[in-house]
Amino acid sequence: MKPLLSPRELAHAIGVSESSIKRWIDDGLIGATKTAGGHRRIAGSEAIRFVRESRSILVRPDVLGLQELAAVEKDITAGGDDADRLFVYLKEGRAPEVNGLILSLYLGGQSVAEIIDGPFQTALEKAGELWTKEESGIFWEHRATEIAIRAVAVLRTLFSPAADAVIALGGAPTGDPYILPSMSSAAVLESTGLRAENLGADIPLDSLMRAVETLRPSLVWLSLSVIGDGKDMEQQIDRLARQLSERGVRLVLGGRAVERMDLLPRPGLHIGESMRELEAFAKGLVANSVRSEQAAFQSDRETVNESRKNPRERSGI
Amino acid sequence: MKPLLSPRELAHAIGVSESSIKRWIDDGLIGATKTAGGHRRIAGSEAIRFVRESRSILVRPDVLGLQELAAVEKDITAGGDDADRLFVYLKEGRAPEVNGLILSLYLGGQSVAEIIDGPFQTALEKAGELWTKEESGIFWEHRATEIAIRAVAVLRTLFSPAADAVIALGGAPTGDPYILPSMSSAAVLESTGLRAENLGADIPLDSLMRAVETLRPSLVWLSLSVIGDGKDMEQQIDRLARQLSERGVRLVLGGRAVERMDLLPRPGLHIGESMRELEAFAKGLVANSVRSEQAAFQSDRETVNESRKNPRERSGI
DNA sequence: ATATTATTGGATGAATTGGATGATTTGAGC
DNA sequence: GCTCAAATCATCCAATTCATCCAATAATAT
Repeated sequence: MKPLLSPRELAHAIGVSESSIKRWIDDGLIGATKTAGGHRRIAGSEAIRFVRESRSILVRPDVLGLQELAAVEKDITAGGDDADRLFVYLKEGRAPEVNGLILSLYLGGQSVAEIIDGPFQTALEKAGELWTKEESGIFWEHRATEIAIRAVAVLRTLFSPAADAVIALGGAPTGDPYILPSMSSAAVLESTGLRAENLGADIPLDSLMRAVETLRPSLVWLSLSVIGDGKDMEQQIDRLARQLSERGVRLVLGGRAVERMDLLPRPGLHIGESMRELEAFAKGLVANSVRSEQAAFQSDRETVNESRKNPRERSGI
Repeated sequence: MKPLLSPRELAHAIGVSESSIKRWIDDGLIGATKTAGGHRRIAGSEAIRFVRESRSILVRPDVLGLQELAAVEKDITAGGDDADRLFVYLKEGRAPEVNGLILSLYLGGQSVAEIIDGPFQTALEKAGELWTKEESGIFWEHRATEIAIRAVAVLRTLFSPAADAVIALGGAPTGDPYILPSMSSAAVLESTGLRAENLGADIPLDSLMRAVETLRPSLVWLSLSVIGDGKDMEQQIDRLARQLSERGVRLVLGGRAVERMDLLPRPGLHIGESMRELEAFAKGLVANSVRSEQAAFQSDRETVNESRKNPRERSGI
């Protein structure tokens, strides 16, 4: 818990305006001190007292860093870092707080990619590290992952792509059971205005290719967390890259398994180190597609043929 | 969904006067808090609950921040079965409409279990049937599943279990990669007031057992969609059932693979054919735990020991 | 059918809320 | 120490909500 809160922080936490908090402080309803320069500062304990007595609803518990007022002490240990707090929430299975924190980070101006690359990744990694040491690690990790999946799903409801949005399509290939990275990618892509079609985990690459034929995306992403038979998967991905390249569709590979792979460079193939890169790539794609908007009025087939001739010409990177 | 509503907002949303909302709040029909200045504020989830239980019609869903609902309302005039419409939405990858339809069914008074047993199941089955006939079936199914997962995650945000709620714990065992059934079970359980800890898919049963030791649930569910080596899994489940039975913890098995299994009957073991049954079981459990509230004031250890002696005595079924 | 009771929603003046403004303070980086 | 963007200040004001009363309508009893 923060030792001192500004009027704005308390206002956000209980869903009222900053003005009201200030007035209440001035009316003596909330105890507060003033800095030398006259800024109001509310002590954490006073904030808790006020929330309790006014029976306010904690709209964003994360701002105060507490949910159950009885368990205040426990939360003091949560510290100040977003990643730390997220980690604690995930570890303790506190889904509402996870949702609240993610949402407030986004509303606070961070991009989805930044949140996932930053606190999200850090918290989940930290969790993984800690739990590999414990016998019962698996179940903590499973629960944390489940809560994280739900948080991403909720975050994604904030975005509704336009009807004519650029389409992105992706998933995790056969043998890779991890849902979260692909879902995160979809969230990042939709946050940039694309329409993301996520096929989830364990999707055979030929099924993915069929989906490409049907949905005609401009971008395909592949999340690679674990790969079974390395060589075989490399060949499969290379074939996919070739097929997509022929159609002028960009392919972005990402995930922790991608470093260990040895792939041939291909036009339109991009290897992303982070969600931020994926975001940048997508933004470039959108900008480009706006510029070549007139070309898009041609029929699908023509567009495919055209980009086939010059697959690099339309790349935003 | 907006986190906090004023009386006027809720009044506009359901097409009644502001005065009525205020009176209903004062009469205790709608839960609300007051600001320091005495203005009434209604929590979003409470508004949903009231709309549902009072059978009000949402004239302006968008006022509550439920824009998805507005989109679906338009389609309602198009007619057709709920399951049909859900199927079309899933097939066409229209995630917001899926969310909206699920929410409108819930607001219309159906329970989470009814929705999942009904339209949800039907639509997904129909999708499965259709797509097994097509070559490219897999990708349709993957996309539909992903959208369904997100819808359940969003639906689940409506429920926030009390701090002293009865705990349920579950997942899908090793070899079963299906996330959705277990997540659906969690949603059903939380809709009845329990706190559901979902460990997701592919969880080793000994990890699940470790989680039982830590989280001390009153109920464990197991979603069985596919089972690898049947005999081995039966033995594992039987062992789990025995261990849980010894601790007085009820075990509920569900999922389409459960019919094909041959399990020994055990005290505290229940095989559920549907989400409705799971819901009924959970309700029984809650009712029972309220009745034996005084016993709950004993220490954890004592309670465990007590129920160990008479594992059936506390069963609500 | 008439009387009685309950529910609804509009109207009122007073109080509360929250957004906007330009000036001031804070805190982080250099 | 200096600079600068972000946060906060005090103040003002329009919009909203408050509590209360009352008329109109709906439901129920006689």
